[in-house]
Amino acid sequence: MSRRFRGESVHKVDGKGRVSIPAAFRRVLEENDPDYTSGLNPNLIIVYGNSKRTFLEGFSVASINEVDEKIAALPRGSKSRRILERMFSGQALHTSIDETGRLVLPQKIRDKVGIINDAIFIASGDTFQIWHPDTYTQHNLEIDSWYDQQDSDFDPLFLLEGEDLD
Amino acid sequence: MSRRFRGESVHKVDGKGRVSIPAAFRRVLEENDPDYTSGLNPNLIIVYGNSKRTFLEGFSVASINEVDEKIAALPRGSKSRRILERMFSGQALHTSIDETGRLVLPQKIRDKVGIINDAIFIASGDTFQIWHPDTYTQHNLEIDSWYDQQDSDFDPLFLLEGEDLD
DNA sequence: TTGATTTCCATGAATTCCCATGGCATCCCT
DNA sequence: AGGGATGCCATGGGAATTCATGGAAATCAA
Repeated sequence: MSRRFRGESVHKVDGKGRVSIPAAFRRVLEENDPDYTSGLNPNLIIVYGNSKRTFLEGFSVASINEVDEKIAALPRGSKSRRILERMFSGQALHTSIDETGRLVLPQKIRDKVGIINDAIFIASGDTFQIWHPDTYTQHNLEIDSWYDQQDSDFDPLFLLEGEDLD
Repeated sequence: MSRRFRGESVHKVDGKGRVSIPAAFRRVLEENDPDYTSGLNPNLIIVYGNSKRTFLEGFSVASINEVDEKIAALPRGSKSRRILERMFSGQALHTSIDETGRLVLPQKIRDKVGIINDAIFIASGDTFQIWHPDTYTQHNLEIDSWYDQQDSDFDPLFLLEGEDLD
């Protein structure tokens, strides 16, 4: 199938921090976990990052391996490497999906991004994000206002062509 | 599972120097200790290093073996080799986890890095670090202030692409 | 013997495991 | 086309374990 997640959906978070992962995402996680075999529970990594991050980012095993390798290729002791190691080793959680398709988000992590009763999962290339629904709405407003500044016929695919935006 | 540690957490250190090792780290230590079998206590190596080091570094058996081999490959009598041997042979402690999941940090070692009542464990690739919580916070100020200078939606993964900072 | 180190036991809180249910969507049979 | 039957999906509840931590007893070392 694919390495990419696709779609978005909202799920309940119960008192123990259990949340269903969108079924479609599970398929992607299964296919990208080298240790996965039918009947087993696929692994995934949740990166929560520093205090400024307002969402969680979910990685398949294959995707995080790629990141880890790139980090390991950076010079030891370099600032970039230290920043990345702190985030992807320290501020992250290795976990797995249980037999009912759920993931457990520890209290500490839920608090960090303000997730209480619901969480919204959004695909984002080969990772996905988990937000508190309201925070996500808020965040989208900001992006919308950016669109408002573009010509009405602006085509986002234009971004594929050029240099990055400021 | 994996050879890499993931996550960070704070634990109490009692008067005898006993500290719980994060359960997730124990799994990694177990899997990377060739002598380990269920019911047994996994081994690990704590490197405390010279007087300038402000933290302890924990190695699984597999990881320390790798380091040892690399050191052994250096020319005998070379300065690099002597320095490394001193650090990884002399200034290190081979120990194991007890049945309740704890490690004992001798007084001498606790004093060295200023650990008193609490210790924070931070994953860092295939090793983990143990710091006095305040020292760790202090150490991260630089990174934190760096984040403050970035846009609020800055994604550290961007660092994987480009040139180094500073 | 005295201080230090190991062992062994104890406990509340957190986490995992196991079982259960209602809602949809799909498949299939007649 | 109707109507089960089947199966996955999202969610809930309680029991069983594991964790983190504390203290006492036993063993060691000097």
